[in-house]
Amino acid sequence: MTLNFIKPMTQTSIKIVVYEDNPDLRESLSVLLAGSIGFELIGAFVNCEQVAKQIVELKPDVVLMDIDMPVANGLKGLKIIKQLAPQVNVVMFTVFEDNENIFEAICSGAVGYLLKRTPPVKLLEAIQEANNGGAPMTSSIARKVLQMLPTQQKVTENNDYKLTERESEILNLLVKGNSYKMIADKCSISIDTVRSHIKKIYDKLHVHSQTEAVAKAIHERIV
Amino acid sequence: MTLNFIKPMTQTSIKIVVYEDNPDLRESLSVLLAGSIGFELIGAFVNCEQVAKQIVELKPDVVLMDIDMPVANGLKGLKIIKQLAPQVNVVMFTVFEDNENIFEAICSGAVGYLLKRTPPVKLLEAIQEANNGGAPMTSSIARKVLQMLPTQQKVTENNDYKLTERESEILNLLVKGNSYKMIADKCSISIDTVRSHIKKIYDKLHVHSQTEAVAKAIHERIV
DNA sequence: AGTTTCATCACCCAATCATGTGATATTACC
DNA sequence: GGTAATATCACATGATTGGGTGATGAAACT
Repeated sequence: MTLNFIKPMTQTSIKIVVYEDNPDLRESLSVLLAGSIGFELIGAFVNCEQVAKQIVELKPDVVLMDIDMPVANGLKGLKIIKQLAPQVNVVMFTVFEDNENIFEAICSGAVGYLLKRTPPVKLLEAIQEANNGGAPMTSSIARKVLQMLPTQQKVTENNDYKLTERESEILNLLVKGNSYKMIADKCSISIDTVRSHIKKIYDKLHVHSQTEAVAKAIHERIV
Repeated sequence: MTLNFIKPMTQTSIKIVVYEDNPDLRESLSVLLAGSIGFELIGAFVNCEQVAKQIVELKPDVVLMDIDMPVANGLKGLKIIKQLAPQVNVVMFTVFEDNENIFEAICSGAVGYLLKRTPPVKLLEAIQEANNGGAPMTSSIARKVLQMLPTQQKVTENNDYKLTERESEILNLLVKGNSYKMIADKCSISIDTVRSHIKKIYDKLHVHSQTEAVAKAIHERIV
């Protein structure tokens, strides 16, 4: 990645919009992007107040989004963007490294999450990656994202109800919305046998109704 | 990251075990790690047959794990490692880039996922990151991981059932395992009213039983 | 003033579910 | 050979649920 201050307008430039309340940082980003081949800064704003209008008009490829901004913050802006133009790749650019913000940003559709101490070269790389369908983030951020996923450990932990194979099978069918009769059909057993199995499942799960069993099964990933 | 062929034994070296069936690649990795300060290759094996014994004896900090190996593959090995020694950081090192393998590896507790075409320098960086609590992966892998998370889009999309406030409240109580009678009590309304609300909920959700409603509610909505 | 939406309640009937108390056959293990 | 776990089935009883039909009042919007 080379910085180049003679910037030709190419058709393949990545069009970028920046949301950042700090004037110095905003200026730095402008200079960086203006001076880099393949990048085109088409807008830079202090907050997300006008985000809807701006995104629709400017049609950026990538948005670099600060989180902590006065009036209308970056998470709010992100959500609006993903509603109006879900194809836009939004990269969060912030000092926050807490699970809360990361989780909300990722769940709201951000594709990348960078910290402000990211060096300029890495920042340009990240924008390119975001534009190419990647999800740029540091490995410490990635670790936090992984912790949001269901892990094998959790699964093992919760499979401790020691359901038999048949019982698991029937619980699965139950979760999928099958009635006793449908389960009996699918398993080729009598409805009384289904009953019998389900009674044992309730015992093992310490529940007393289909609803509770289904909720527990889904929440604890027994299914 | 510099390669250094005069390798002093420092106490802070990252202890690494490699599982890789290709002899050439295994040799390359050995040379790379042997020649790099801060890295100590303490074992290299062709498959995961003896993984349990090896991990317990060698106590590595980081494991570099191929997936496609004869007899005992890397995903199997990963699971055994995470059971016996969950503190070990396992980085998958493979040619596979499909969702299936990535998903299984991440859910089984792998902290990193690298492709075999990763350049040596990046590989060493990744091992360090894994050792320092990071989750090294390329941004394209990261994007795939993100897709495994529930997104705001999905939530918005599915909130489209337009339940009224009361209906949402009752659905929530249903999901928590309450019977009609219990809901009636908690909401201080008659059981017939509960019925009435639930009937409307079923209509809107296109389901015909508590079980289905609960499963649907949990899988794609509020709860 | 009329219409729509929402929350509330009532009654009926058939289907389904929860629970209890059995029994039988198979497999596996000591 | 005896025991335990599993899977199968039966019968009975009462509670709960699902669907239909309809009514009332309040709020909101036209």
